[in-house]
Amino acid sequence: MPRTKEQNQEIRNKTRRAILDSSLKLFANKGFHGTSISDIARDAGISKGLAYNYFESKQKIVEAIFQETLGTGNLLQDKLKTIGDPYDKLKFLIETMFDYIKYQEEYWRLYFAIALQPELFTTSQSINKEFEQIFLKITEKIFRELGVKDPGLEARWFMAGFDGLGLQYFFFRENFPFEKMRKFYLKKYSAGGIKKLKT
Amino acid sequence: MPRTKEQNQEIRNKTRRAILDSSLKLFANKGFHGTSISDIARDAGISKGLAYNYFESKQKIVEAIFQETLGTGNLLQDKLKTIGDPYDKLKFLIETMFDYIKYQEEYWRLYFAIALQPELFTTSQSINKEFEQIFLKITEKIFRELGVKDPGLEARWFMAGFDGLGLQYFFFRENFPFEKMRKFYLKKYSAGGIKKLKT
Amino acid sequence: MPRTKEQNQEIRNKTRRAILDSSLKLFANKGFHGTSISDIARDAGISKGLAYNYFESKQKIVEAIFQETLGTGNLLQDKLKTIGDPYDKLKFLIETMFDYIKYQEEYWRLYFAIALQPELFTTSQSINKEFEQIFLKITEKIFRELGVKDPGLEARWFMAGFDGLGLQYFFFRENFPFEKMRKFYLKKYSAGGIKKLKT
Amino acid sequence: MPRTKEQNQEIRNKTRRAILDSSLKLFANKGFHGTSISDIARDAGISKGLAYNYFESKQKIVEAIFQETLGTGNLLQDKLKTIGDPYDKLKFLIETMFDYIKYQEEYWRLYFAIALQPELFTTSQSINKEFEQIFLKITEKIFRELGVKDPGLEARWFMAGFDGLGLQYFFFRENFPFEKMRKFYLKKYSAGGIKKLKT
DNA sequence: AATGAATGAGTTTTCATTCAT
DNA sequence: CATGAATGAAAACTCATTCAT
Repeated sequence: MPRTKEQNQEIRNKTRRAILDSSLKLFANKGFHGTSISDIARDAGISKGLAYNYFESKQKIVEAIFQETLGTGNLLQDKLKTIGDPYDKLKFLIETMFDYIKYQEEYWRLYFAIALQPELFTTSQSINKEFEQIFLKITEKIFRELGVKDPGLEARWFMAGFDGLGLQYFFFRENFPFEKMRKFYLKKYSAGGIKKLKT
Repeated sequence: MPRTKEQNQEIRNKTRRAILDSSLKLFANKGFHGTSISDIARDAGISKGLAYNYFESKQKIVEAIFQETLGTGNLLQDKLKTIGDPYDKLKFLIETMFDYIKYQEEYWRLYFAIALQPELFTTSQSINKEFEQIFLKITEKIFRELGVKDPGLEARWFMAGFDGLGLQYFFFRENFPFEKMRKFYLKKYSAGGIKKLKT
Repeated sequence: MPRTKEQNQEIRNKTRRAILDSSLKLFANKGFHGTSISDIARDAGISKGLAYNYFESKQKIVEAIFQETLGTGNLLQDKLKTIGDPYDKLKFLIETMFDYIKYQEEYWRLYFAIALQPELFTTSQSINKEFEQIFLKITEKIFRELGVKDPGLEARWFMAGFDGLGLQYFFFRENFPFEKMRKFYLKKYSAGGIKKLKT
Repeated sequence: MPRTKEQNQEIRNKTRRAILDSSLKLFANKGFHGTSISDIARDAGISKGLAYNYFESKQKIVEAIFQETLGTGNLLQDKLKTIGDPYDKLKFLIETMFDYIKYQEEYWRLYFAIALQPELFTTSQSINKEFEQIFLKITEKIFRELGVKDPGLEARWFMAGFDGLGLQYFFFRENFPFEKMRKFYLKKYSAGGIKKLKT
């Protein structure tokens, strides 16, 4: 008797997950071209051939990884909408970003490594650009609500800080004062900090 | 009639330069592994074999590119030492960084792309890390001189801003308000802006 | 309630037939090596695994296809024996061959494609060769009966005509004057035409 | 000192020739898909990689082989134009075709094997079809000149004979009365034979 | 100093076949 | 009888590097 549809689906989900997880880890550490399908298969504990049963090419794996971002982005936006106070919105964004840097580091690194090489992965490029743009808009709107002087530029700076600090974190690891920096950031964009941005 | 020593040296310099320039451009746009020696040779207008006359491997080319950074870094430090006023020092750093982002964009991108992939180019990694550290130290010292409250964290934030804005510039290009941002940054770290960082 | 023996047998026959039909079609159009078991299974509407329940290898499928030829050949010979008049025999052969070209085109093409590649399918090769030989003999005998001058050579020419016209038909399709050619052939080998072959 | 342009060209010509010759032989005997680049490289006495220095894919090799046909076809046409007498033209065609079958057998077989599998090699398909058409036209014109009754159908039959006899030759080899058949064909289309085709 | 033909190891990809269910 | 996930060997193809000239 063949396996039931459900059994097969569960197997497929599990294996797909394993491939994506291994790929993310390896791509982030060794680069896309520096990672072979063999590497991925070995890490995921499957045969080389099976990887092609799930993704038609290495390229498609990276695209699938970025597709998942979109979901995360949407969740984030939904959550933001439930927050009324703009200061709380900023607080939420900062906490989320710092957590993201810390716990989704590999994804974060892959994201930038890909973003920096414009001739590769045009599909992923546009997903990323869109993602970036959405959060810029959201932040700009918050700053405008708060009466900040240059909401557009401040929003860019706000976002830039995350990216730059993320990079420093990857560079310096345990030598990077992560939690201090988080508090520093929270303070900069607390009510007291925002006041300084109004003139 | 054989060439003179000088002629030969000039040819060697020119060819070496051509290889490095082509490599930087291609590495930045397509990635290290995504760029072949054939690509480089074609772009530099030489034969594949000749590239090996100048660099013993592809790896060595990327290392040579990063070696040049160190020179740039030293020049920058020397220049900074000639500036007495700490506000002028900050101004100089900001102008230099914004110019760097704009005119050395490919180098900048390659730098980050490599930095993000820790398993590649350990040599380059350490060059980069050292470079980053030096400028953190310099900036921290300036902030301390100026009586800023958290000089270490502020220095990190100051540097992070450049990195993050550089990334945004690569993402958005002509849609990024480059000169406005430069002025914004200059103002943030002018005497008036610094005052806000003291409490 | 399990299926009865008869039901099972019917299912087996149907599935076997589906596999053979799909295989013939695909082999004829894309070649043996150009057709995968997946292709066949998809076309036959079954799973890959099931194909192996019916044929122990891809190779065996092609052999089964050619085995069926032998049956057809035997039927044809039996039919021929019931015809007394040699002119009618020729007429019957011509009609049969033209019909075959038209209605069994895929088989015809596979037959030749295989025949042309001597290092493949030695089993099938010998089936085919035998088949060819039998009909050459039959035709030669008819021509001899009719008093044709070079019965052996004429028989070869007679057979060659079918093969060559078959090829032209595959090349030119709707631009090939199929029915005119059939009449032309019938006339050439009618009593009037045969008379010309006697001197 | 690098090799001169001429030296390189000669090397390239020689290696290219070796690849094409080996490919033709192997494709004809084992089929296109049944022949690997390794097979070809081994037979041609070169490395696998070098084959790709000459042809960008296996597909392109087969196309190059058929491209050469066009040259042969043109030569043949030129030669035909220098012959005035239509009987001599037919004689020349017959001799050429029989020689071709005998001495270019591998090419001949590859030609048909490919022709029979319409989903492969559309480029080659059209080259072949064009080739076939040209010779049909030429032959039809000759028959018309000679006052033959159905010049179009006779031309097709004339051509079909070659193809069919070619196939028989490959099937039966030494058991095929090659030279007798050639004489038979020459006689059929000599002045005496043609007379029979006029009514 | 310079060329580009040649190599071979490594990579991506395919697919006949097996096997757990 | 039937499924399709999984394997592994082999194929197509790439590319850093070498080497004869």
